[in-house]
Amino acid sequence: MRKLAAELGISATTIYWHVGGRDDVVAALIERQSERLSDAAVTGTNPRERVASAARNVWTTALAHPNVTRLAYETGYSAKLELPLEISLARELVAAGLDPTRTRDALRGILYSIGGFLVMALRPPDAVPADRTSTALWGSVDDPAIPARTRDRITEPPDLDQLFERTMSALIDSILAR
Amino acid sequence: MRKLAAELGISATTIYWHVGGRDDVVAALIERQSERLSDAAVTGTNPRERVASAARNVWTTALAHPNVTRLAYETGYSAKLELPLEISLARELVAAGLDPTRTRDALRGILYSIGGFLVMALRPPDAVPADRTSTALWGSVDDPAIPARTRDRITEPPDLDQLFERTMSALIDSILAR
DNA sequence: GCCGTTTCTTGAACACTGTTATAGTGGCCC
DNA sequence: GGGCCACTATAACAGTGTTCAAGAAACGGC
Repeated sequence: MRKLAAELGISATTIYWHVGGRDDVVAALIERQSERLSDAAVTGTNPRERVASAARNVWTTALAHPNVTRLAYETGYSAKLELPLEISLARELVAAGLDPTRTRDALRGILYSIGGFLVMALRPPDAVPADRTSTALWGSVDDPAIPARTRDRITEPPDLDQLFERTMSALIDSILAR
Repeated sequence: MRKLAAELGISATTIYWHVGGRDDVVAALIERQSERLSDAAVTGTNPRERVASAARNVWTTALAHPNVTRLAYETGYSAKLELPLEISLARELVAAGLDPTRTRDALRGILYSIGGFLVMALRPPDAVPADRTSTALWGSVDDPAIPARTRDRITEPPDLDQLFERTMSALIDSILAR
Protein backbone atom coordinates (compact mmCIF):
# COMPACT_ATOMS: atom_id res chain seq x y z
CA MET A 1 0.00 0.00 0.00
CA ARG A 2 2.69 2.47 1.03
CA LYS A 3 4.79 1.35 -1.89
CA LEU A 4 1.93 1.76 -4.34
CA ALA A 5 1.15 5.18 -2.89
CA ALA A 6 4.78 6.26 -3.18
CA GLU A 7 4.79 5.14 -6.79
CA LEU A 8 1.79 7.35 -7.43
CA GLY A 9 3.33 10.25 -5.52
CA ILE A 10 0.56 10.32 -2.94
CA SER A 11 0.07 9.14 0.59
CA ALA A 12 -1.21 5.70 1.50
CA THR A 13 -4.23 7.09 3.29
CA THR A 14 -5.41 8.79 0.11
CA ILE A 15 -5.88 5.37 -1.48
CA TYR A 16 -7.96 4.31 1.48
CA TRP A 17 -10.17 7.36 1.09
CA HIS A 18 -10.73 7.03 -2.65
CA VAL A 19 -10.66 3.30 -3.29
CA GLY A 20 -10.62 1.46 0.00
CA GLY A 21 -8.43 -1.22 1.54
CA ARG A 22 -6.02 -3.50 -0.25
CA ASP A 23 -8.83 -5.89 -1.00
CA ASP A 24 -10.84 -3.21 -2.80
CA VAL A 25 -7.86 -2.18 -4.87
CA VAL A 26 -7.30 -5.74 -5.97
CA ALA A 27 -10.99 -6.24 -6.68
CA ALA A 28 -11.09 -3.19 -8.93
CA LEU A 29 -7.97 -4.32 -10.75
CA ILE A 30 -9.35 -7.82 -11.33
CA GLU A 31 -12.67 -6.40 -12.48
CA ARG A 32 -10.96 -4.39 -15.19
CA GLN A 33 -8.77 -7.26 -16.29
CA SER A 34 -11.68 -9.69 -16.35
CA GLU A 35 -13.53 -7.54 -18.87
CA ARG A 36 -10.56 -7.58 -21.19
CA LEU A 37 -10.36 -11.35 -21.08
CA SER A 38 -13.93 -12.00 -22.18
CA ASP A 39 -13.10 -12.02 -25.88
CA ALA A 40 -10.75 -14.99 -26.25
CA ALA A 41 -11.95 -16.74 -29.39
CA VAL A 42 -12.78 -20.45 -29.41
CA THR A 43 -11.59 -22.22 -32.56
CA GLY A 44 -12.11 -25.68 -34.02
CA THR A 45 -14.70 -27.47 -36.12
CA ASN A 46 -15.69 -30.34 -33.86
CA PRO A 47 -16.55 -30.64 -30.13
CA ARG A 48 -13.19 -32.12 -29.21
CA GLU A 49 -11.24 -29.29 -30.79
CA ARG A 50 -13.54 -26.58 -29.50
CA VAL A 51 -13.54 -27.81 -25.91
CA ALA A 52 -9.77 -28.14 -26.08
CA SER A 53 -9.54 -24.62 -27.46
CA ALA A 54 -11.70 -23.18 -24.69
CA ALA A 55 -9.62 -25.01 -22.09
CA ARG A 56 -6.42 -23.83 -23.71
CA ASN A 57 -7.69 -20.26 -23.52
CA VAL A 58 -7.78 -20.46 -19.73
CA TRP A 59 -4.21 -21.71 -19.72
CA THR A 60 -2.69 -19.30 -22.24
CA THR A 61 -4.55 -16.28 -20.92
CA ALA A 62 -3.27 -16.93 -17.42
CA LEU A 63 0.27 -17.43 -18.72
CA ALA A 64 0.01 -14.20 -20.70
CA HIS A 65 -0.80 -12.23 -17.56
CA PRO A 66 1.13 -13.98 -14.81
CA ASN A 67 1.13 -11.10 -12.35
CA VAL A 68 -2.59 -10.45 -12.40
CA THR A 69 -3.29 -14.15 -12.27
CA ARG A 70 -1.02 -14.63 -9.27
CA LEU A 71 -2.52 -11.65 -7.50
CA ALA A 72 -6.04 -12.90 -8.17
CA TYR A 73 -5.11 -16.35 -6.92
CA GLU A 74 -3.50 -15.09 -3.74
CA THR A 75 -6.45 -12.87 -2.89
CA GLY A 76 -9.18 -15.31 -3.78
CA TYR A 77 -10.31 -13.54 -6.94
CA SER A 78 -9.33 -16.29 -9.38
CA ALA A 79 -12.92 -17.23 -10.11
CA LYS A 80 -13.86 -13.63 -10.82
CA LEU A 81 -10.95 -13.23 -13.19
CA GLU A 82 -11.58 -16.47 -15.02
CA LEU A 83 -15.36 -16.46 -15.10
CA PRO A 84 -15.68 -15.35 -18.74
CA LEU A 85 -13.39 -18.16 -19.80
CA GLU A 86 -15.23 -20.64 -17.61
CA ILE A 87 -18.46 -19.64 -19.31
CA SER A 88 -16.84 -20.01 -22.69
CA LEU A 89 -15.73 -23.52 -21.76
CA ALA A 90 -19.15 -24.41 -20.40
CA ARG A 91 -20.76 -23.31 -23.66
CA GLU A 92 -18.65 -25.74 -25.62
CA LEU A 93 -19.43 -28.58 -23.23
CA VAL A 94 -23.14 -27.88 -23.59
CA ALA A 95 -22.77 -27.67 -27.36
CA ALA A 96 -21.05 -31.07 -27.27
CA GLY A 97 -24.28 -32.53 -25.96
CA LEU A 98 -23.45 -33.09 -22.28
CA ASP A 99 -26.29 -33.09 -19.79
CA PRO A 100 -26.21 -30.62 -16.85
CA THR A 101 -24.46 -32.88 -14.36
CA ARG A 102 -21.86 -34.10 -16.85
CA THR A 103 -21.28 -30.52 -17.95
CA ARG A 104 -20.59 -29.46 -14.41
CA ASP A 105 -18.31 -32.40 -13.68
CA ALA A 106 -16.42 -31.94 -16.94
CA LEU A 107 -16.09 -28.20 -16.32
CA ARG A 108 -14.80 -28.65 -12.80
CA GLY A 109 -12.52 -31.52 -13.65
CA ILE A 110 -10.90 -29.58 -16.46
CA LEU A 111 -10.63 -26.38 -14.43
CA TYR A 112 -9.10 -28.13 -11.43
CA SER A 113 -6.49 -29.79 -13.60
CA ILE A 114 -5.67 -26.52 -15.30
CA GLY A 115 -5.41 -24.98 -11.84
CA GLY A 116 -2.77 -27.50 -10.87
CA PHE A 117 -0.72 -26.71 -13.96
CA LEU A 118 -1.09 -23.00 -13.33
CA VAL A 119 0.02 -23.28 -9.74
CA MET A 120 3.21 -24.93 -10.97
CA ALA A 121 3.76 -22.52 -13.84
CA LEU A 122 2.99 -19.28 -12.05
CA ARG A 123 4.42 -19.75 -8.60
CA PRO A 124 6.52 -16.73 -7.71
CA PRO A 125 10.16 -17.76 -8.23
CA ASP A 126 11.09 -16.93 -4.65
CA ALA A 127 8.19 -18.90 -3.14
CA VAL A 128 10.03 -22.20 -3.45
CA PRO A 129 13.82 -22.20 -3.08
CA ALA A 130 15.51 -24.32 -5.73
CA ASP A 131 16.54 -27.02 -3.29
CA ARG A 132 12.97 -27.67 -2.17
CA THR A 133 11.74 -28.30 -5.66
CA SER A 134 10.52 -31.75 -6.54
CA THR A 135 13.00 -31.94 -9.42
CA ALA A 136 15.86 -31.05 -7.06
CA LEU A 137 14.80 -33.54 -4.41
CA TRP A 138 14.61 -36.33 -7.00
CA GLY A 139 18.31 -35.83 -7.57
CA SER A 140 19.10 -37.69 -4.35
CA VAL A 141 16.51 -40.40 -4.74
CA ASP A 142 17.98 -43.87 -4.78
CA ASP A 143 15.39 -46.56 -5.26
CA PRO A 144 16.15 -50.06 -6.57
CA ALA A 145 12.88 -50.15 -8.49
CA ILE A 146 13.70 -46.96 -10.38
CA PRO A 147 16.51 -47.07 -12.97
CA ALA A 148 19.09 -44.31 -12.66
CA ARG A 149 18.30 -43.09 -16.16
CA THR A 150 14.63 -42.65 -15.25
CA ARG A 151 15.58 -40.94 -12.01
CA ASP A 152 17.77 -38.47 -13.91
CA ARG A 153 15.03 -37.77 -16.40
CA ILE A 154 12.61 -36.97 -13.58
CA THR A 155 15.18 -34.47 -12.36
CA GLU A 156 14.61 -32.42 -15.49
CA PRO A 157 11.46 -30.28 -15.63
CA PRO A 158 8.93 -31.38 -18.26
CA ASP A 159 7.72 -29.32 -21.21
CA LEU A 160 4.74 -27.74 -19.52
CA ASP A 161 2.89 -26.75 -22.68
CA GLN A 162 3.22 -30.15 -24.24
CA LEU A 163 2.22 -31.87 -21.02
CA PHE A 164 -0.75 -29.58 -20.71
CA GLU A 165 -1.96 -30.45 -24.21
CA ARG A 166 -1.63 -34.16 -23.60
CA THR A 167 -3.36 -34.01 -20.26
CA MET A 168 -6.24 -32.03 -21.68
CA SER A 169 -6.58 -34.39 -24.63
CA ALA A 170 -6.82 -37.34 -22.28
CA LEU A 171 -9.43 -35.62 -20.14
CA ILE A 172 -11.54 -34.37 -23.01
CA ASP A 173 -11.41 -37.67 -24.88
CA SER A 174 -12.65 -39.41 -21.78
CA ILE A 175 -15.40 -36.83 -21.22
CA LEU A 176 -16.73 -36.91 -24.76
CA ALA A 177 -16.42 -40.68 -25.17
CA ARG A 178 -19.51 -41.49 -23.14
CA MET B 1 5.97 -17.57 16.45
CA ARG B 2 4.84 -15.62 19.51
CA LYS B 3 1.60 -17.56 19.49
CA LEU B 4 3.37 -20.90 19.26
CA ALA B 5 5.73 -19.85 22.04
CA ALA B 6 2.85 -18.78 24.25
CA GLU B 7 1.17 -22.11 23.63
CA LEU B 8 4.31 -23.85 24.81
CA GLY B 9 4.63 -21.51 27.79
CA ILE B 10 7.97 -20.17 26.66
CA SER B 11 9.27 -17.05 24.97
CA ALA B 12 9.55 -16.67 21.22
CA THR B 13 13.28 -16.17 21.32
CA THR B 14 13.73 -19.56 22.93
CA ILE B 15 12.39 -21.17 19.76
CA TYR B 16 14.87 -19.17 17.72
CA TRP B 17 17.70 -20.36 19.91
CA HIS B 18 16.77 -24.05 19.91
CA VAL B 19 15.22 -24.59 16.48
CA GLY B 20 15.71 -21.51 14.37
CA GLY B 21 13.42 -19.26 12.38
CA ARG B 22 9.91 -20.00 11.25
CA ASP B 23 11.26 -21.71 8.18
CA ASP B 24 13.33 -24.13 10.25
CA VAL B 25 10.37 -24.98 12.47
CA VAL B 26 8.25 -25.77 9.42
CA ALA B 27 11.05 -27.79 7.85
CA ALA B 28 11.44 -29.91 10.97
CA LEU B 29 7.69 -30.47 11.16
CA ILE B 30 7.47 -31.50 7.51
CA GLU B 31 10.47 -33.78 7.89
CA ARG B 32 8.77 -35.67 10.71
CA GLN B 33 5.49 -35.92 8.87
CA SER B 34 7.15 -37.01 5.65
CA GLU B 35 8.67 -40.04 7.37
CA ARG B 36 5.28 -41.14 8.60
CA LEU B 37 3.82 -40.97 5.11
CA SER B 38 6.34 -43.25 3.49
CA ASP B 39 4.42 -46.41 4.18
CA ALA B 40 1.15 -45.93 2.27
CA ALA B 41 0.53 -49.28 0.63
CA VAL B 42 -0.08 -49.60 -3.11
CA THR B 43 -2.79 -52.11 -3.97
CA GLY B 44 -4.06 -53.66 -7.20
CA THR B 45 -3.15 -56.54 -9.45
CA ASN B 46 -2.54 -54.77 -12.76
CA PRO B 47 -0.65 -51.61 -13.80
CA ARG B 48 -3.80 -49.53 -14.18
CA GLU B 49 -5.02 -50.31 -10.68
CA ARG B 50 -1.61 -49.95 -9.09
CA VAL B 51 -0.85 -46.60 -10.69
CA ALA B 52 -4.32 -45.40 -9.72
CA SER B 53 -3.72 -46.60 -6.19
CA ALA B 54 -0.39 -44.79 -5.90
CA ALA B 55 -1.99 -41.61 -7.25
CA ARG B 56 -4.91 -41.99 -4.86
CA ASN B 57 -2.45 -42.28 -1.99
CA VAL B 58 -1.18 -38.77 -2.68
CA TRP B 59 -4.73 -37.46 -2.67
CA THR B 60 -6.05 -39.29 0.39
CA THR B 61 -2.92 -38.72 2.44
CA ALA B 62 -3.10 -34.99 1.82
CA LEU B 63 -6.80 -34.94 2.70
CA ALA B 64 -6.08 -36.89 5.86
CA HIS B 65 -3.63 -34.24 7.05
CA PRO B 66 -5.02 -30.97 5.70
CA ASN B 67 -3.16 -28.68 8.08
CA VAL B 68 0.31 -30.06 7.47
CA THR B 69 -0.35 -30.20 3.75
CA ARG B 70 -1.50 -26.58 3.66
CA LEU B 71 1.46 -25.47 5.72
CA ALA B 72 3.86 -27.35 3.47
CA TYR B 73 2.26 -25.86 0.41
CA GLU B 74 2.37 -22.31 1.71
CA THR B 75 6.00 -22.58 2.69
CA GLY B 76 7.22 -24.39 -0.39
CA TYR B 77 7.78 -27.75 1.30
CA SER B 78 5.12 -29.66 -0.63
CA ALA B 79 7.67 -31.63 -2.60
CA LYS B 80 9.55 -32.63 0.52
CA LEU B 81 6.35 -33.79 2.17
CA GLU B 82 5.11 -35.73 -0.82
CA LEU B 83 8.39 -37.16 -2.07
CA PRO B 84 7.86 -40.68 -0.66
CA LEU B 85 4.49 -40.85 -2.39
CA GLU B 86 5.97 -39.46 -5.60
CA ILE B 87 8.57 -42.21 -5.53
CA SER B 88 5.89 -44.78 -4.91
CA LEU B 89 3.97 -43.50 -7.93
CA ALA B 90 7.09 -43.45 -10.09
CA ARG B 91 7.80 -47.08 -9.17
CA GLU B 92 4.43 -48.14 -10.50
CA LEU B 93 4.91 -46.20 -13.71
CA VAL B 94 8.26 -47.85 -14.25
CA ALA B 95 6.74 -51.25 -13.46
CA ALA B 96 4.07 -50.55 -16.07
CA GLY B 97 6.83 -50.45 -18.67
CA LEU B 98 7.12 -46.75 -19.40
CA ASP B 99 10.43 -45.41 -20.66
CA PRO B 100 12.22 -42.64 -18.70
CA THR B 101 10.72 -39.68 -20.53
CA ARG B 102 7.21 -41.06 -20.48
CA THR B 103 7.60 -41.91 -16.81
CA ARG B 104 8.55 -38.35 -16.05
CA ASP B 105 5.75 -36.85 -18.11
CA ALA B 106 3.21 -39.21 -16.63
CA LEU B 107 4.44 -38.54 -13.11
CA ARG B 108 4.33 -34.78 -13.55
CA GLY B 109 1.01 -34.77 -15.36
CA ILE B 110 -0.63 -36.81 -12.65
CA LEU B 111 0.96 -34.82 -9.83
CA TYR B 112 0.01 -31.46 -11.33
CA SER B 113 -3.59 -32.55 -11.75
CA ILE B 114 -3.70 -33.86 -8.20
CA GLY B 115 -2.24 -30.53 -7.12
CA GLY B 116 -5.11 -28.69 -8.72
CA PHE B 117 -7.64 -30.83 -6.91
CA LEU B 118 -5.79 -30.38 -3.64
CA VAL B 119 -5.66 -26.63 -3.99
CA MET B 120 -9.43 -26.62 -4.33
CA ALA B 121 -10.01 -29.11 -1.55
CA LEU B 122 -7.60 -27.72 1.01
CA ARG B 123 -7.86 -24.00 0.62
CA PRO B 124 -8.33 -22.43 4.04
CA PRO B 125 -12.02 -21.60 4.36
CA ASP B 126 -11.34 -17.93 5.01
CA ALA B 127 -9.00 -17.55 2.01
CA VAL B 128 -11.89 -17.19 -0.42
CA PRO B 129 -15.07 -15.49 0.83
CA ALA B 130 -18.19 -17.37 -0.26
CA ASP B 131 -19.23 -14.69 -2.74
CA ARG B 132 -15.98 -14.94 -4.68
CA THR B 133 -16.33 -18.66 -5.24
CA SER B 134 -16.78 -19.90 -8.76
CA THR B 135 -19.96 -21.69 -7.75
CA ALA B 136 -21.35 -18.48 -6.25
CA LEU B 137 -20.43 -16.36 -9.29
CA TRP B 138 -22.13 -18.85 -11.62
CA GLY B 139 -25.39 -18.05 -9.85
CA SER B 140 -25.65 -14.77 -11.71
CA VAL B 141 -24.48 -16.06 -15.07
CA ASP B 142 -27.03 -15.56 -17.82
CA ASP B 143 -25.88 -16.94 -21.14
CA PRO B 144 -28.25 -17.89 -23.98
CA ALA B 145 -26.05 -20.85 -24.91
CA ILE B 146 -26.26 -22.34 -21.42
CA PRO B 147 -29.62 -23.73 -20.25
CA ALA B 148 -30.79 -22.52 -16.86
CA ARG B 149 -30.81 -26.07 -15.54
CA THR B 150 -27.17 -26.54 -16.48
CA ARG B 151 -26.31 -23.18 -14.97
CA ASP B 152 -27.97 -24.18 -11.69
CA ARG B 153 -26.14 -27.47 -11.65
CA ILE B 154 -22.82 -25.71 -12.07
CA THR B 155 -23.76 -23.64 -9.03
CA GLU B 156 -23.55 -26.78 -6.91
CA PRO B 157 -20.11 -28.05 -5.95
CA PRO B 158 -19.16 -31.41 -7.49
CA ASP B 159 -18.37 -34.61 -5.60
CA LEU B 160 -14.63 -34.09 -5.34
CA ASP B 161 -13.72 -37.71 -4.62
CA GLN B 162 -15.75 -39.04 -7.50
CA LEU B 163 -14.42 -36.38 -9.84
CA PHE B 164 -10.89 -37.16 -8.74
CA GLU B 165 -11.31 -40.87 -9.49
CA ARG B 166 -12.73 -40.17 -12.95
CA THR B 167 -10.04 -37.66 -13.81
CA MET B 168 -7.29 -40.02 -12.72
CA SER B 169 -8.83 -42.89 -14.68
CA ALA B 170 -8.89 -40.79 -17.81
CA LEU B 171 -5.29 -39.72 -17.33
CA ILE B 172 -3.96 -43.17 -16.51
CA ASP B 173 -5.87 -44.85 -19.32
CA SER B 174 -4.36 -42.40 -21.75
CA ILE B 175 -0.87 -42.86 -20.33
CA LEU B 176 -0.92 -46.65 -20.40
CA ALA B 177 -2.67 -46.90 -23.76
CA ARG B 178 0.38 -46.05 -25.84
C1' DG C 1 -14.43 39.24 0.16
C1' DC C 2 -15.44 36.55 4.03
C1' DC C 3 -17.39 32.45 6.60
C1' DG C 4 -18.93 27.76 7.03
C1' DT C 5 -19.36 23.34 5.23
C1' DT C 6 -17.85 19.62 2.68
C1' DT C 7 -14.20 17.26 0.31
C1' DC C 8 -9.89 15.65 0.33
C1' DT C 9 -4.88 14.86 2.04
C1' DT C 10 -1.63 13.74 5.34
C1' DG C 11 1.73 12.32 9.23
C1' DA C 12 1.41 9.78 13.20
C1' DA C 13 -0.02 5.94 15.33
C1' DC C 14 -1.94 1.03 16.16
C1' DA C 15 -1.91 -3.99 15.74
C1' DC C 16 0.20 -7.58 13.78
C1' DT C 17 3.86 -10.22 11.53
C1' DG C 18 9.09 -12.48 11.71
C1' DT C 19 13.50 -11.52 13.66
C1' DT C 20 17.40 -9.90 16.48
C1' DA C 21 20.41 -7.35 20.09
C1' DT C 22 20.92 -6.92 24.69
C1' DA C 23 20.78 -8.12 29.17
C1' DG C 24 20.42 -11.08 32.10
C1' DT C 25 19.70 -16.03 34.88
C1' DG C 26 21.01 -20.42 36.18
C1' DG C 27 24.20 -24.26 36.55
C1' DC C 28 28.71 -26.49 36.14
C1' DC C 29 33.84 -27.18 36.53
C1' DC C 30 38.17 -25.84 38.39
C1' DG D 1 34.34 -18.18 44.95
C1' DG D 2 35.53 -17.11 39.91
C1' DG D 3 34.85 -17.86 35.27
C1' DC D 4 32.66 -19.97 31.65
C1' DC D 5 28.81 -21.90 29.25
C1' DA D 6 23.90 -23.00 28.10
C1' DC D 7 19.87 -20.99 28.05
C1' DT D 8 15.89 -17.47 28.70
C1' DA D 9 13.36 -13.25 28.41
C1' DT D 10 12.52 -8.25 27.65
C1' DA D 11 12.77 -4.79 24.42
C1' DA D 12 13.33 -3.31 20.08
C1' DC D 13 13.59 -3.22 14.73
C1' DA D 14 11.58 -3.54 10.14
C1' DG D 15 7.94 -4.79 7.56
C1' DT D 16 2.95 -5.45 6.64
C1' DG D 17 -2.38 -3.41 6.37
C1' DT D 18 -5.23 -0.05 8.52
C1' DT D 19 -7.29 3.90 11.23
C1' DC D 20 -7.31 8.57 13.74
C1' DA D 21 -7.15 13.16 14.25
C1' DA D 22 -5.67 17.18 12.38
C1' DG D 23 -5.17 20.07 9.02
C1' DA D 24 -5.47 22.02 3.64
C1' DA D 25 -8.19 22.95 -0.28
C1' DA D 26 -12.33 23.72 -2.78
C1' DC D 27 -16.99 25.32 -2.94
C1' DG D 28 -21.36 27.92 -2.04
C1' DG D 29 -24.19 31.56 0.18
C1' DC D 30 -24.36 36.15 1.76
